Amino acid sequence: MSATTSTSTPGDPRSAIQAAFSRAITAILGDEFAEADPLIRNTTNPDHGDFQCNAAMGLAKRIGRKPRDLAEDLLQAVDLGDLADPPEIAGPGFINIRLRTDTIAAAVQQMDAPALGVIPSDDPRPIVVDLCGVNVAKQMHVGHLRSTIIGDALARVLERRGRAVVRENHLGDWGLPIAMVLHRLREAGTDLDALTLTELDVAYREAQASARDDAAGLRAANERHAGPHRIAELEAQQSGAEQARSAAADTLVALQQGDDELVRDWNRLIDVTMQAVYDALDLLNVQMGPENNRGESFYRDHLQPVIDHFEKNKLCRTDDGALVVDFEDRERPLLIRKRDGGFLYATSDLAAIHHRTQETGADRCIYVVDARQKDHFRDVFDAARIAQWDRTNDGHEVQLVHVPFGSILGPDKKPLKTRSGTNLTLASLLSEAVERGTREVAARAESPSAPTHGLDDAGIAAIGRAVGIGAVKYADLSSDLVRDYVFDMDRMIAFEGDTGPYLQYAHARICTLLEKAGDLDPAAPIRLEDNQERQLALVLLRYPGVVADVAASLEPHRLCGYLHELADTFSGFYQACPVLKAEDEIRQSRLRLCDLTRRVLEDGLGLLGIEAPPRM
RNA sequence: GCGGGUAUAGCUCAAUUGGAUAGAGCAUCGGUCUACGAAACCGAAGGUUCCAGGUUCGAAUCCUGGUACCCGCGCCA
Repeated sequence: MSATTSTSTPGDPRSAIQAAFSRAITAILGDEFAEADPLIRNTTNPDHGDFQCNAAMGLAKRIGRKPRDLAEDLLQAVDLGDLADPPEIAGPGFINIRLRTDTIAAAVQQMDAPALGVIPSDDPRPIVVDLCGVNVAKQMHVGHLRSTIIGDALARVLERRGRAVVRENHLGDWGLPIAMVLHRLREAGTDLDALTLTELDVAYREAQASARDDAAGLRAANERHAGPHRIAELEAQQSGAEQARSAAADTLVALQQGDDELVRDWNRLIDVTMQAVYDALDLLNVQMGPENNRGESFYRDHLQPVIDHFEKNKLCRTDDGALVVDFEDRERPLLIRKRDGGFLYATSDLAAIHHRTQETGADRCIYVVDARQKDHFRDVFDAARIAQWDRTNDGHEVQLVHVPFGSILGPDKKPLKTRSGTNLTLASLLSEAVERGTREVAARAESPSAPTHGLDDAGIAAIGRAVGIGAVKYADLSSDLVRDYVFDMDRMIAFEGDTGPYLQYAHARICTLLEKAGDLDPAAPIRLEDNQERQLALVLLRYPGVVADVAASLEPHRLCGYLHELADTFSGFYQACPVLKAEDEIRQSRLRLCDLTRRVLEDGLGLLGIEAPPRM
C-alpha cells in the first residue's frame, strides 16, 4: 500500500486529480502501469498552480520516451472534468494544475462536518503504544516527559483515525531493584505509612549505591599497583555490595512467594510513586491513569514461558552459562537469561511482545523510548521475529516500531540538570512551566481591552496552566523527534513565532471574533472571491491528509508545521478580509471559514494533547 | 575498535521522502493600530545544505570515501 493511497480523502480535489491521472497513465501505457504513482504534489510556488503531477519524467525514462512528449499525451488523456482549468506543461515535464475556485469551495463545504474530513481506518485491530515507562520508587525526570507526551500525541492521532489504542505504561515495578529498596526501607525501620516520594527516591539511590560494587575499579587498582589502602577500601566496598545484593535477592524470593507483609509494603511503594505520576499526567493533560499500568510485575509469570519457547524451538544457545539468541547479520547475541538463572530487561520486553501480539492481537506495537535504546529494540524485535511473534494468531503481519527520541539538554548542551547539579525532576520543570504561563497570561489580562481582563485568579490560573504546559509540549513535538534539543523556557513560552502560545492565540482570537458575530449560519454558501480566502481554503483542505500522514509516519512535527502554516495563512486572510464588516453573503462565508479554521486548530492542537482556551 | 545518530541563514528548526528559485521563527533593519485582539500583519537583508567524489533530465535527500560532535556496545533496567 502506498502512502498516497492511505492519505487520500474522498471529496478532496487532490485525490480526484490523483485518480484521474492514474486512469490517464493506464490508458496510455497499459494495465502494467496501474500501480504507478501519479506523484501529485502541492506546488511550492503559486505560479505553478495548486497541484503538480511529477510522474511524466520517471515514466518516460522507464519506457524510453521523451518526458515532455509523454506529458503531452497525459494531457490529452486526462479527464479532470470541471475540477480544474486546463493543465499546463512546464520545465522537463511537470504538469501544473490549477483548481477551479468553485471546486475548492465545494470541497471545503464538504469538509465542514464534525469529522473535519478525517477518514476513519477500517482496521479493527488494536494498536499498543508503550509510553511513559516510569520506575517505582523513583521520581519522574525529564526523560519521562518526552516518552509520555510523544506517546500520548501519537495515540491521539491514531485514535482520531478510528483505531483502538492501548496505552501501556511499562512500569519498572518488579525485580531486584525494587527488592533492594524494600530491604533497605525495612532495615532502616522506615514507617511506610508516612513515606514520601522524596524519601523513597533517596532510599532507591542509596540502595543502588550500596549494591554497586567496584569490581572494575578493583581490577584497575591492582593493575596499576595502587596502594594497599586503596585496594582494601575497594575490597570492603565489594564485599559490602555482595552482602547487600544477597539480602535483596532473599527479599525478592520472599516477595515472589507472596509474603503478606512484603506484598503490602510493595503495594505501598507503588501507591506512593504512582500518586505523583498521576498528578504529573493530569497536569500534562495526558490521557492515562491506573488502567494503563502494565508493568514488569504483570509479566513475572510470563518470563519462564518465553525461555521455554526459545529453548523448545532451539532458537537460543548457552554461552558462558547465559542463554543467548543469535542473529544472522551481527556478532553480538541478545541475552535472555543470566548465568545465575535470572531474567533480564530483554526477557520482559519479549514477554510483553508476546502478550501484545498473541493475546491482545495488536498489529502494531509502538515503543516511544529514548534513542539510546535503539540497539536494544533492534535486538528484541529481531528475537521476536525469530520466535514468530511478528504475526498475530490469525496470520496478520505485525509492525514492531521503535520511535526513538533525542535527549533534552541544558544550556551547556549536556543532559539537563538543576543549578545544584542534581537531576531535574519533572515536577519542578512542570511547575516552572505553569508559573511562567500564568505570569504571562496575568500580565496580558492587565490591559483593559484584553478579553481576559477582570477574570478571577482561578480563571487566569487555568489559562496560564494551559499556556505553560502547551508551550512545553509544542516545543517538544515540533521538531524531528530524534534530535536532541536545549530546554529553553523563554523561547517556548514566547507568544510570537512557531510556538504553542502563538497557535493558542490564533485560536482564541477566532473564538472572540465568532462570539462577537453571534450569527454563524452553518449552511451559508462558501465563496472564495479574494485570493486570501482561496489560499486559506486550500490549506484547510490539507488537514485530513496531514492527520493520515502523521498516523503513518509517527512524526508529530508534521502536524505542528501544518498548524503553524494554517495559523499563518489565517492571519493573512484576517488581515486582508474584513469579516464582521463585510456584506451579508461574504460575511457569512467568511464566518464559516473562521469557524472551520478554529475547529481545525482546536482539533489539531487536541491531537498534540494541547488545550485551546477560548480566550487568553 | 565496532555500530548508530546528527551536521541546512548569526541562532532554533523545516523542506510533502528524488522535483522547479532550499523555506519558517527568533534576532537585525524599514513600514502598518481614533483596532474584527498589534500576543498580529507587510517588506528588506541573510545560504558553498560539513568536505571531496559519484549516480541522473533533476540531489539537502540516494551511493562511495572523509571530518566534527553526540550516543550505544553480554549477564543493570
